Amino acid sequence: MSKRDDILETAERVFAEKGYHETGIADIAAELGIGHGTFYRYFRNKQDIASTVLERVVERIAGAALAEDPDASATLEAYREQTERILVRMFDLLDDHPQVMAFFHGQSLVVDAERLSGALDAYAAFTAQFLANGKRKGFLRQDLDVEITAQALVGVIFEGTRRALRAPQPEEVRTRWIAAGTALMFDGIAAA
Amino acid sequence: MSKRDDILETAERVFAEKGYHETGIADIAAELGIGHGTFYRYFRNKQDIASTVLERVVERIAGAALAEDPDASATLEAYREQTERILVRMFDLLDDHPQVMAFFHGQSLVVDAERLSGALDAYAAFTAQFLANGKRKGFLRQDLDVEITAQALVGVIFEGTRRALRAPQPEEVRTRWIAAGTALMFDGIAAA
Amino acid sequence: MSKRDDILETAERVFAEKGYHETGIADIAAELGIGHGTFYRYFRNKQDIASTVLERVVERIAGAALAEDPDASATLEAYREQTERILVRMFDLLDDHPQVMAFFHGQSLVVDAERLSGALDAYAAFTAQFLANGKRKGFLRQDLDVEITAQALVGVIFEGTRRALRAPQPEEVRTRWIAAGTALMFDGIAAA
Amino acid sequence: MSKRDDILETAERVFAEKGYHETGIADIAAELGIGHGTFYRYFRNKQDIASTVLERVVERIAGAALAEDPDASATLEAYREQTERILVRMFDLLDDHPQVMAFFHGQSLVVDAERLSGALDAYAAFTAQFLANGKRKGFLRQDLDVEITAQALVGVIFEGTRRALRAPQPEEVRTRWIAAGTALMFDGIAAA
DNA sequence: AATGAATGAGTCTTCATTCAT
DNA sequence: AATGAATGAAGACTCATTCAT
Repeated sequence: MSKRDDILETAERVFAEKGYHETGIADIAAELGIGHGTFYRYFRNKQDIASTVLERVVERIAGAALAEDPDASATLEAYREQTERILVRMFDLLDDHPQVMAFFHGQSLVVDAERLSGALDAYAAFTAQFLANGKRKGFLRQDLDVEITAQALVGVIFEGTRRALRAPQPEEVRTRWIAAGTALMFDGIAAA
Repeated sequence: MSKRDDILETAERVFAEKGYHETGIADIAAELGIGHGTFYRYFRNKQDIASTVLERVVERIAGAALAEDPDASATLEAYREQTERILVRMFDLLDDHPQVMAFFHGQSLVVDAERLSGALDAYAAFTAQFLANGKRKGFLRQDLDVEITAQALVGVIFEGTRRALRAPQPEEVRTRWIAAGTALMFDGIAAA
Repeated sequence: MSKRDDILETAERVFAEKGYHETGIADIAAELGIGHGTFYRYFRNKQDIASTVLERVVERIAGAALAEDPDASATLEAYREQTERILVRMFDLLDDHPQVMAFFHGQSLVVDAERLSGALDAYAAFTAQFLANGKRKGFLRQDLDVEITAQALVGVIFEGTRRALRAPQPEEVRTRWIAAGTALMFDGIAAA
Repeated sequence: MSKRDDILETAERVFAEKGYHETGIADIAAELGIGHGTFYRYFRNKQDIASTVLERVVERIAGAALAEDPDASATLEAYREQTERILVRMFDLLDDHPQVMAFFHGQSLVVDAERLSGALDAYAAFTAQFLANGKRKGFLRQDLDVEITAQALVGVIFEGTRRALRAPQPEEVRTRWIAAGTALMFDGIAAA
């Protein structure tokens, strides 16, 4: 792994733990055991590394969804399974690299609010493709407001991962969120 | 209006516009046309006023929901109407006091992440009372995970208000979110 | 007692307890239960009251010595008794008005170093009159450097009161200092 | 000389000249021609450097006495010579490094009253060793209150150096204080 | 390439003093 | 005479960034 990646990884973790403003370049350098002047050989400034970290984080999270093809499902059941796989990958990411989600939920707003907003837009746009596919193929409601509903679903996932991040027992949270989340998403809360 | 409230209101706006860290006490004082020493007659320090603003904001938002009684509805239709009223009030708040939501979405995390989390918990707990009522009275699904579903719904509203805040035409966003949001919430996305 | 004296007395105590720089005008006013604006009706500024307090303190301490007539003693024994009376009065002052000595030892240097120096000069000059009297009347050494010796004796008393001020058992300190101090002063430390 | 020592020396002088409270970190830095941020690379804060200066000063002064062995003298004459050597060294220190004594007399109380008190205790304890030696060997009075007398002698030296510091002609002060001080100390003021 | 000493802009906060009521 | 709200000068301290070695 390159030294640049070393620095990025450490920065991601320290930013996630202490917060962007509370973290000094010296903290990151000290953690790595390098001089803090060295830092500036790899990044223009503090904002630069934070943006780069944010970019990586946004992509990592996108990666959990991008493995699925928005046009693949032909039935409700298939889409439900796709949805569950995405959610599982999201919670796996949270288990394997908690600092990715911690940075996303805690620091992205501070580092670059526009970039966070753009990421949510992209996530929503991607989600919208699944909904459009379902609507086209007839297994989703024909009166669905694809765009807004996609945004709302992103909001659900955002809140779910945020809560899992804070939960003392993420395992239980994960199971219940996947169940309750898909139930809400597909069937709503109204009695049958 | 008391001078303390003057300062609070101005701080809320300036924090919302420039961000907590980017705002100096001097900025707030200058905006008010008062000496910055005066500020310290009314608030202990910068964190103090930011916490106070956050508290007000959290309560204002809660106020939009608290007008409804969680046990009032006896039918699905009644609850749907309650839900719509809450959403309308939420968007009204956004129109009338945009800086309240701007502060909430942009600064509350920075000012006091715990407090934000606590607010979302409280909003979810309140929402859960409605769901429990509906489950008890039979107009909501009996297998509903009340707690998690309430949290997910808070996520939906959070994201909806965030997007309305950024939208160039909030009016259209409002209408579509209310429609698509309640549709998702009550009936899900699956074709009937 | 006039309000001005009230303020002076309180200031003396608070300055002695917390220190000149650490004491705010507001502290003194709060202690008295008056508005701090009122303070400025009686004193020009903070330095003014501190100087006035210092003046009072310097005079109070002088008062402990001024009761004795420098020319009164005709014998060594008489002078020794005068000396003891002065020391006793000094320690009495310390018991009765500890804040007088506390201010003198702790704050006078900070408030007005020149004034402190002037006070020590005056105390030394007064002491010198006793020594000159004893030299003239033949019961003190003829080769006595009256001026310097007087200054040295003031140094002894200064240090003695300073230590009594800090002592947990001032009573014992007082007795031993009077005995050891007069012994040193009159007979020195050399074996007879 | 290290930069840290540079800063220490300059701070000692500036504190001595202007006083601790009246001296800003910026003053010290300006005097040295360095940025004031640099200061904080070498000292934690203003109190830190002042304490360090005080420590150095206290030790410098102790050094003037520590060259003598408290148990060395066997006769009154030998002790008188030891005493004179200590006094000479003390006045030499004053000539060579006037700011050491100026800081000690003018600022040590402000910087750390406890530390000053501790230093005087230590000086007195050291002096007491000489007196105990003389009492043991029989050339000092057997009824000597060693502890208190040592404290009183410290008071004499303290006042002597303070006056020399302020004297326009320190040379004359030095000679007269050594003569009059030792005369008082060894033989007292009473006629033989 | 690596370092870390040096820098100074920027910010919070205190508090003596004034003055309108 | 009394008050206390308002003021702003003053000062300690942090930290991102530069640059000589």
